[in-house]
Amino acid sequence: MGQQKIRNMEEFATVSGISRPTLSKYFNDPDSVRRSTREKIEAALSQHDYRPNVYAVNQNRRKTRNIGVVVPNLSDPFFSEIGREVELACLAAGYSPILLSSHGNPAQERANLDSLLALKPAGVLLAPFGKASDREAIARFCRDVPVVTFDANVEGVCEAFVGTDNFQSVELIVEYLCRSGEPPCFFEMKTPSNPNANKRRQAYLEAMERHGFAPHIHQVPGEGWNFEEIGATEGGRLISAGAFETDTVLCSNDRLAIGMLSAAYELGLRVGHGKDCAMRIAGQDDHPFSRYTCPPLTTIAQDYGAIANRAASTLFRIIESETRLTEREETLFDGKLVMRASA
Amino acid sequence: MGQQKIRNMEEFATVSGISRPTLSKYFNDPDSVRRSTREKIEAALSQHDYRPNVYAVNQNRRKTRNIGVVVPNLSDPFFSEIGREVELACLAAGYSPILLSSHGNPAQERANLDSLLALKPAGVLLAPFGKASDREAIARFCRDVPVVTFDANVEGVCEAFVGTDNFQSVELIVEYLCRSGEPPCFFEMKTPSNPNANKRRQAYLEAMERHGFAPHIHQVPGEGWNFEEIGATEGGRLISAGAFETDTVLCSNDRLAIGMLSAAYELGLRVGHGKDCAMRIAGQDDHPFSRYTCPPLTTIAQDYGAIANRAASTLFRIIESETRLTEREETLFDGKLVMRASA
DNA sequence: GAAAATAGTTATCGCGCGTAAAATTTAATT
DNA sequence: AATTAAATTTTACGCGCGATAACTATTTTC
Repeated sequence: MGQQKIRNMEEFATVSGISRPTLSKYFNDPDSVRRSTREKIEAALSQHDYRPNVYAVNQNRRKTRNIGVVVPNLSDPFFSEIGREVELACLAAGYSPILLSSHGNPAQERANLDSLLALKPAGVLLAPFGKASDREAIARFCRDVPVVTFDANVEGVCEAFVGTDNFQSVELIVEYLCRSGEPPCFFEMKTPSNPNANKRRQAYLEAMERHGFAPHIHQVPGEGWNFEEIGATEGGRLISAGAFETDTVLCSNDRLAIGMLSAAYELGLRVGHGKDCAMRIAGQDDHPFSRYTCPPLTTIAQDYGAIANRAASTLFRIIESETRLTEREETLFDGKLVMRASA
Repeated sequence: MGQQKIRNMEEFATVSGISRPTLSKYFNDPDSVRRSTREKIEAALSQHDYRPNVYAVNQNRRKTRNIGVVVPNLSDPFFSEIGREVELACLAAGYSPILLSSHGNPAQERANLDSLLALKPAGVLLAPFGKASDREAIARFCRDVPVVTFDANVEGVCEAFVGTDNFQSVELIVEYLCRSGEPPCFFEMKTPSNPNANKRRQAYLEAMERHGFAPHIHQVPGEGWNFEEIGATEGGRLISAGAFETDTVLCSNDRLAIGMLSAAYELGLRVGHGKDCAMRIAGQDDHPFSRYTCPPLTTIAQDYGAIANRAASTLFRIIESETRLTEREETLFDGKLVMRASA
């Protein structure tokens, strides 16, 4: 290995016999130097382990190779999963992802964008809160940095948006539920900050009308991100009160459904589509744990991988073309029906 | 607001009427300048929004105020939760946390430490894989950067370790299970990479002996991080086969227990401590979802907050004292018994 | 109110690298 | 072998800030 530590590119130029500007070119793009030179450099590199100083490199460069990844809440497995996919996509493309969670706090989202700005990221992949987000702050941020939003849309803001087609996916599960039993009631929180929730409600209304059934929406109070708790407490209350007009409940998302399932269990109700079952519960998102609920949760799967990869590749395209998109792109992937035992 | 953008500290010195070296002092420690000048600076700051260039600042400084936070897998809610606590502790102390997940891949852990090294972090909070970790790489890393490990210990390596006292916590739940019904069998994966798993097994053996019961350990095959799947498949197989010597199973962690609960449900077995129940299942960790399993999971709660805060504060102490610890510290917090319906 | 202590200023260097221009070498083409 | 294009080397400057020394101005102390 290296005899003495290499302190900077100058020294590495000496030991490798390559001039510093050429080395600089190499580190910015190994393919930009002649093959024989590259091999010489890499040979020296394996001998002396030297790496350019990250800070010095980024100091002058206008754009770094950092990609900010901002999600509203890493404690939600949905976001940790999609965050993971996004990170891996960045790494695979040779970028350095910087993962920031807003810890369920919209103010933190602003702070995250703010601190990202200082890092001069090449681009940002943002899963915004939605309504709770500071729309102005995001729009301002987007003027400086190319941003692709995913999961939740902020209408008209940022280069592109990638998400799931709620109208398609809700239709899918409503159709299934209507066909296989009683038409579903809809269960959600009263003041959902996530725009998907509003789309899903709207999609539910339209789908029910299309199938000729009366819609029934139940909105429960509750703040914060403790969806399971709300699903259990408020969902359980509605079940006990016999508030649901039919024996089938479609929850606005899986976490509410997980809570409601646990409440139904507590109440001694058998959930599922069997003849001995008292009710059916369905969710949306295909949360990582939905497979292991009791009974396993019937739900709509979002294509995590597709969303993450499309969002990332769209951003890379913008970055590498060095031009903003002429037109804002919106890509919606179809959800897939995941039939399990709960409905 | 600012008329024209401030490009550097020099320009900000001009508009604020404070000399650049003084500004430099201020940004490194606002309390190091006289109160009156601080107020002048902050007044100018509110007018012109300027921030020192992160890269230029960190270029020369030997130590930055970055803290690396490395966890084995953010998709595991346990780590996303404790990662969150750690991040917040760093922010509160004025450090910049950089969260890196190793995505369940020990090689990525090495890569993460490697890329952290380039960022000259003031310190690192590391939740290592344990046996699967590259011990040598970690030890080498620890020579350059102060590291506090948490959750999983790497014997003798790094400045300090903070975790849960497995012997105390296992004794707690074994005692409870023995007292309240049949003594527990122990369920785990055959080749657990996490050192806690080994400690827990050992602690189970000792606890059972102490209480005068014969221990029964069931190790099942399975790779990777899909613990629920393994718990469901292999746990279900053992249940069906009547392999467990008693009606009570203590799982090595909650995620295995969650899987086993779902398998028991599939088999139509009622789990819990009621007279009409066929078996009891208990876990360890108090996973965020354990409260919502069916039935809710009896488990041992780790004190996430305490572990995260102690790990962080220990690291800050080392960083701020600018001296390595004379002696390696190991702090173990007690687990707490969380009695729910499953056992 | 003068001396002593503290804080701020000016001037200057260095950090490690990006980058541009000109000079030179190397490789590819005819 | 001569011509040309491409790659590399030399040389030189700049980025934005940390750090220090030598002064000067402001506060504190008694």
